[in-house]
Amino acid sequence: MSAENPARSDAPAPTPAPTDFIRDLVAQDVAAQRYPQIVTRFPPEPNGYLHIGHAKSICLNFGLARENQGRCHLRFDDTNPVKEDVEYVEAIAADVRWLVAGWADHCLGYKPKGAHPAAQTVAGKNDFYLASVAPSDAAEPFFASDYFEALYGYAVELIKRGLAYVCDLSPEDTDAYRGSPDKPGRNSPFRDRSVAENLDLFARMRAGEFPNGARSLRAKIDMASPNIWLRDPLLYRIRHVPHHHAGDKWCIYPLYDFAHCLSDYLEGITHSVCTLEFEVHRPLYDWILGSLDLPRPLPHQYEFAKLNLAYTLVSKRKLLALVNGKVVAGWDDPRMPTISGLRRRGIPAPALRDFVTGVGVTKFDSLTEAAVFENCVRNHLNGAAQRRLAVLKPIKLVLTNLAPGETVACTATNNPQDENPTTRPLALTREVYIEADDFAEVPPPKYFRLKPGGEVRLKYACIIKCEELVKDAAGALVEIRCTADLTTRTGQPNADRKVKGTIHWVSATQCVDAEVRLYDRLFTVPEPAAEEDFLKVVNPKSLETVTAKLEASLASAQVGESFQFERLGYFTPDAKDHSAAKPVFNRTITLKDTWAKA
RNA sequence: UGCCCGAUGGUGUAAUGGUAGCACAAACGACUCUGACUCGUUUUGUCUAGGUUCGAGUCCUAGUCGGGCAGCCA
Repeated sequence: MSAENPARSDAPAPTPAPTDFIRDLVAQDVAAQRYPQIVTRFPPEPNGYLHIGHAKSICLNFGLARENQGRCHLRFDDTNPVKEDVEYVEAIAADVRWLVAGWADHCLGYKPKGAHPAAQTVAGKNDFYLASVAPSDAAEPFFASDYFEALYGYAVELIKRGLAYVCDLSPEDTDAYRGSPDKPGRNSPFRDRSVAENLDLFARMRAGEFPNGARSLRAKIDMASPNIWLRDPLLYRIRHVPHHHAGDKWCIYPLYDFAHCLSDYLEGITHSVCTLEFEVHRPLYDWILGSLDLPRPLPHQYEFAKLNLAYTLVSKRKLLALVNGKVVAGWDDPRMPTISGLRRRGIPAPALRDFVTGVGVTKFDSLTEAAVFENCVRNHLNGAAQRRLAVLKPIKLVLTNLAPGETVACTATNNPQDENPTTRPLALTREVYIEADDFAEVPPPKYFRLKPGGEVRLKYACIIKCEELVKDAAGALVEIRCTADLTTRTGQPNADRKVKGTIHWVSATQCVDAEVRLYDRLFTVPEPAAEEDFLKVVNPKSLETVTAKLEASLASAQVGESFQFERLGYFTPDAKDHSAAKPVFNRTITLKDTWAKA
């Protein structure tokens, strides 16, 4: 934010600590002193960028940690190397840190660079544990792939206990044997191999003796279970590919269900919070941990409903399609619901946090109106953003009673929301630009703005009267000629004269040109995800680019600052394309416009 | 047609057997050198049917509707 900004209210109102069924459960565990410290985790797979739905999960997990003096680990659930990339791990880490900055960074758990779980003895039993550290140059996020060796050991232990076996069924046959939701599956013919044979085969899987898909390691549970995830789920598959983090050490990779619960355990996670679709996986989560005779308290899984926001998509797969299809300019296109897109658009992190915690945490599959999000954004920006004058669609207006070169000094308020608002000088000149929308030759009913023979106030300057219109040969309006009543300026005798309309303006001789990108919602329907083809409901007018006239002081705008262009909306310099020589602004959001609605 | 989960105004959520509240949205009004902000007023709700209870949004039973689960994805 600008250094010239005085202290101002960044947050509108202190929101009370949220409550929900998960926080209630955690509170009970705290009261019963079941854990020495509450430890949660945010575990994205690095196969795409984070979006607003992830923001909800981040704020829940970090919120749980900060409200209970606990920690929240950032962990990459990177068990499927074919879909993942370091580009994503870096982007995700940056997004998380941006979102929690100034709010929960003190809870963010990283681990020493390169660290792996260390062997220890607890209650006479062998154990592995990896403690968190604060983020620093010597630290990095957690990676499930750092646990491959430990996970392999746990798999061997399961085999020794007769609870896992190597299966030679092909992927197709495995599928056929699994049955269907209403029909039980059949036991694999390889289900009863001896422990010794399983141990030998599993070691040879790791050694790379078999091709992809030839064998798998499976948990031995119950092929007739009504819960499909208990029908001897796969624990390991063979994949002869290198891993973006683990390198080329492995050709077998654990699956989510096996890796996740144990990763939680290894890090000392107490509450493993995920979305509803994993509800049916919870018995498996508990089965794996319960089958290994682990000495420390076990983590537990809790599920909540993911965020659905009207007119937006929260699906990495579909968002990736928008990027690949060049529908948008990239993952951080300001129209994208990605965290990086929202940031580039100018959404303040506290506003995003307010929104995602405000919608609450339940198990109800809801669709939140876009207005709720917009309200949070405007709330924060209203207090934080300096006011400036800018004209998006300019039309020239000449003040005929001012001499060319004459300047009339005016004073503009930077933010009327401040307790002690600061001001800046503004110069009124003979030629100015006003918004084309602020003049109507044939005004509609209840039109407060400028019209032939009408009067209007130029904000921070004086009242003007429209005397004459100048048109070109084709009849198009090229110039509006007015007279200025300088006695209506602040401090002048007629300063208090009222007119119905006040409009913004920019001096034609003291202004800068800028590219301004006007964003609208990306989709034309409230539920693009419900569409047979979501690409068909992309809003063709989601981006309009104009060349605007900005007041001169905006020439020094910095990336990261937000401004309210008065009567228009909130704008921020584009993080990628803006420069002092060639200013580029993004419109974050418009002001509420009750007139336009009528 | 198997299993799991859910249902409170237009939307999201609170009420943990005891006055159905909050926010957003909407409508109207006040204020206004931003048709913004702010302030005031108003409208709208416990899925259905039974049961337990002095008392049920909350507990029980059945139904209805909605969501999830059959990747060697997460």
